[in-house]
Amino acid sequence: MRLNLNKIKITMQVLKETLHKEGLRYTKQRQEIWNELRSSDKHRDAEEILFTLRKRGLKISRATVYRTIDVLVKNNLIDKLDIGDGRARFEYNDKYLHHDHLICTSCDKIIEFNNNEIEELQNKIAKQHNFKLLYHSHQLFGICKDCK
Amino acid sequence: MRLNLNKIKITMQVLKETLHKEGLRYTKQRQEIWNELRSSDKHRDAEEILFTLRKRGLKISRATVYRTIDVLVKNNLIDKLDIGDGRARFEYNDKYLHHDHLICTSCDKIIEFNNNEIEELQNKIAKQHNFKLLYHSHQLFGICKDCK
DNA sequence: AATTTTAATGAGACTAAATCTCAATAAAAT
DNA sequence: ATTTTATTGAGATTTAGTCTCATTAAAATT
Repeated sequence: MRLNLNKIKITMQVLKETLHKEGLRYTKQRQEIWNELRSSDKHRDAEEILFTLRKRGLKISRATVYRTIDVLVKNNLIDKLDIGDGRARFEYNDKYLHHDHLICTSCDKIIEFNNNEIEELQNKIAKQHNFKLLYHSHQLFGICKDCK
Repeated sequence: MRLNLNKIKITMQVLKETLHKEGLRYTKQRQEIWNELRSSDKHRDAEEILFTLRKRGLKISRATVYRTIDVLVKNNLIDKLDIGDGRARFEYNDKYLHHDHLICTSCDKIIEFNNNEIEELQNKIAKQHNFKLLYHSHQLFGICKDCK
């Protein structure tokens, strides 16, 4: 319990510091959006976050959700994910447990995976091209074992 | 010259066979769209292909472009690319010279790269999860050397 | 603590990419 | 040549995402 509360405190601090660094204000809405993305391990879309927060009683608009998500993506606090259905998904970016995705084109199932060798190769490639790597998008599409 | 004509012939054969396999018809519009994507090495969007073909005198509609692109992506003849500006791009998928992308978030420049080690790791991961790998999407976002 | 300054928000209008409908057309089969 | 059936075109429609601007709430200042 104590540990959990500390964890929330720490991640809220991350948001506060990021906003401060960008000269932006630490508002109720931004806190709630960040907390929502942070405390779930699913791949959320903007509309879904909007309605979840409204259902919980928060007064919030669609524009605020989109504007906040932009800030979070640009500052690398969340990742953007395109599974090919015309709607962007977002998920908490835990820098210490990063993962990419396997997506089934038949049933839309998403399987997460980790591969340090790939991460290292990405860094190497960026270095070769004199790129300052900010984030990446890496999805493998195919047919999962259940759909084969 | 002879070589070039043969090359076109071969890729048109690829389209014909793919359509046949799917029980679809080999139409003028599908040929022109495929040829357009095939014969340029740029990252094209649907609207741009539509107007290029119309300018060239072909009678073709937006719906046909989108419908054909869907078929080509699903059959792995072209790759879909999301550079983050809300418009999907497409490019010819040369299976023997596959590449991924480095995208500058500041100037939108796209740099292509090839990495066999990454391709091998992707195959390995798919195999581990008992996935039949169809295609992938791999983009590295960051700041290019000119924008730093 | 009250006041001023300035950025953020909400509501809904707006934009634009992508999809859908259905009568007309063209490919393939007969 | 005729029939069958998928494809196309035109434009209406949908919907994710953006924009505007008056109102509100952070943060800075007094």
